[in-house]
Amino acid sequence: MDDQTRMLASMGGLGGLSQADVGDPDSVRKQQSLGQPQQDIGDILQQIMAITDESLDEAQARKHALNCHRMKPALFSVLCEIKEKTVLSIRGVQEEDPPDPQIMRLDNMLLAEGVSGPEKGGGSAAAAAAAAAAGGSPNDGSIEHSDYRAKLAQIRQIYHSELEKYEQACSEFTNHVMNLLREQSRTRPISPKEIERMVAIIHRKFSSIQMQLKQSTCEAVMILRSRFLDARRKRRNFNKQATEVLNEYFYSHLSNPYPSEEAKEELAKKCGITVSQVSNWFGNKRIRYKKNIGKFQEEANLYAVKTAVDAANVSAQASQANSPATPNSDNACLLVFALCTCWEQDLGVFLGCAIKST
DNA sequence: AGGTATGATTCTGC
DNA sequence: GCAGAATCATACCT
Repeated sequence: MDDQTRMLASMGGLGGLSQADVGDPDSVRKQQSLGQPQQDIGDILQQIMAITDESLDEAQARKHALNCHRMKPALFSVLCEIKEKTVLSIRGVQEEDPPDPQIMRLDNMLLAEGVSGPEKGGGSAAAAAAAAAAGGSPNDGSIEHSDYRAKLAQIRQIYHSELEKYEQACSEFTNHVMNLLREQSRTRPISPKEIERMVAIIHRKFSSIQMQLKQSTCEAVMILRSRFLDARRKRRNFNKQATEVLNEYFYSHLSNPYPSEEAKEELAKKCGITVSQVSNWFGNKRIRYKKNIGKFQEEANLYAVKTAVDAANVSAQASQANSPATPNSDNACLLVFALCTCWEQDLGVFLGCAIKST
């Protein structure tokens, strides 16, 4: 009742009717004869009430007419005010909520993993961290490492394109709703504040959708990461040729089985493995050899013989180039023969000499 | 299935 | 940062 009075007062203010005049039949009559503002208001309200019963075309025409009515701005502002006080004041409480900790957590993680944030550095840094965590050198250029990076880049790309889609959809929808509300505000009391509030609601809804995207992206990164680490952890025996190359080096450098960085690189290249794998192999080999020399003796002998034979073959080839039947080639043949015949009895003694000679 | 071999990881000391 | 040592996890063999 109070609001109604205020509304009328407000309309009266603009239409030339004071609050005092409203309750006074004389002054109403006076005003009616001056321009009939109260009848105007009653008429307008009646027309607004009846608008839903009219056909679309009629309603459109009515809307236009009302929109152009001289009392419209006043009526509109009063109705907005009333609405603000009643309906909106209830919902006004839950405004301006603080940033969601869940979203913050997801954002931080995506940033740390290099999915969001700057393209350069982030992804490779995370990949390097993952590689380092897995015990490998980030500079290995190993298959797994590049694979991880490629997969991460893929996730990143999907994430950004989806995010862009969401943002576009959000802004399109916001614009649509704003236009709709602006359009409706011609016939309904919708204040700019209310439109703002509606926009905020839409943004909240879209950000909750975004959160789902962020969540699933985080999960994808986690799965990728665990698979990547698992794949590195999964043991695969080196092939026979690689083991032979490593053993040859080890037993031919038994007095100092510590390959230099260059030697490791060379071995890695020969064996088709990484430098860190070579380091691992030598680390394991040294410790296991030292722990159980007896067990490795046979292997040591085998490789010593191999080395001796190889050395003999090399020297035989070299001398054959000079003369086809030099004592050197004979020596090689003898050596092989001796190895074949005295294997069981004198191998130990013979190999002692062979190792010394190499 | 159980034992052994082996590549990888982790911890520690230097 | 590297090496040794212990340990883990899996491949391979019997």
